[in-house]
Amino acid sequence: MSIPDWVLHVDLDQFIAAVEIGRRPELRGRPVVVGGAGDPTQRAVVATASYAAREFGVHSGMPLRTAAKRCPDAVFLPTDPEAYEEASEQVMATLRGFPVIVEVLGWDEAFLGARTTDPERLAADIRRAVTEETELSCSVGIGDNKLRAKLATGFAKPAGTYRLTRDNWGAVMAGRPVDALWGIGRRTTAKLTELGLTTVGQLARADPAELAARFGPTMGPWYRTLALGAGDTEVTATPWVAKSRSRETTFQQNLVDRAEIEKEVATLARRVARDVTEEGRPAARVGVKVRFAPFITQTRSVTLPEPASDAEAIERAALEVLDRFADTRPVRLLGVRAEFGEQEPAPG
DNA sequence: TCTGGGGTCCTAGGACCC
DNA sequence: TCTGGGGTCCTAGGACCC
Repeated sequence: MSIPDWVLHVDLDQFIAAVEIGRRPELRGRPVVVGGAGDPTQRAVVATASYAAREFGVHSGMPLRTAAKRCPDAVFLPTDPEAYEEASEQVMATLRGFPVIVEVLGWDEAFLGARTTDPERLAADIRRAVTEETELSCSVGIGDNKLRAKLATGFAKPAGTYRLTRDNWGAVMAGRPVDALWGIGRRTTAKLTELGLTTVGQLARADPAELAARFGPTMGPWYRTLALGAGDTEVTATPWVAKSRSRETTFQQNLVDRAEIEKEVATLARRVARDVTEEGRPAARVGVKVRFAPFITQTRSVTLPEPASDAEAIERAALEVLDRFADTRPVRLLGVRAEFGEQEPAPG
């Protein structure tokens, strides 16, 4: 008799806020909002709001200015990526202490591939170990694939465990809106609504050909399989390899001076070149992103004559690409991206 | 909701070649 | 030169996620 395979999804509760509260215990229970430079008068958005702040309607992605209006008494803190990176490493190390395969999804998330007859007990052991070793709280979703495990975590939060499999998928999900699915956002929800498809159950019964006609041969049928709860079951510990590296900046005041715009693009290009050099692989393409006021985003890019890692080549390419933007409106954001070429196939 | 920063994947049109 | 059809690369943009 074989032991069943499970996918577990571990997600830290209010991770960034929790790290900040961990080193400032006096903030426990208070509304805490982390984002940007911690100044709610600046152009920046909420990275994470503590649960106390969420009660005021503050959530990730919301402008800090709006968060301050909704919750004037919140404590606003600047983001400290190094602290989150360190806390994340500690959590992942704790997870790797279990007999599971750990696939890191981001700072505060991982899929675990586990072979066990009692996934709830494994989840409880993991939650206890994470809290003991890092003083952070997490939730665990248990599923028979990644999609179900990931969605299960949403029902587990905060500090809980939930199991979502083919056995309860329909009962739990069929009546929910399509944007409850991982991979369907605001835009696709609006388009599905036009087709009369508003719930997961309706999408599951939709005609794949009709979906393909509306969304393309890959995405259309894929949305339907999402609604059926189908998903990837392979969990891999293979380290993630970046396909591109980019840097971008939103300016507190829009830029209008051409020389200043060029200077900023050059600076971003050199930062990207440093990142590319650290990757140890040359960039094959260089792109520039310009967001004009009020919020109009355009991109241009070029394939390099030959792959390059050096700052001179990447800066030169970025400035050449910048020249192709005809618009003269004030500039709100500039970005530079480097894309790596195809990976060399492994020898043998 | 006056809308960050860092990524990934898909689509679609045009160029170019055979 | 009126012109078929397929394959691939390049490029811009859209959508989504954390």
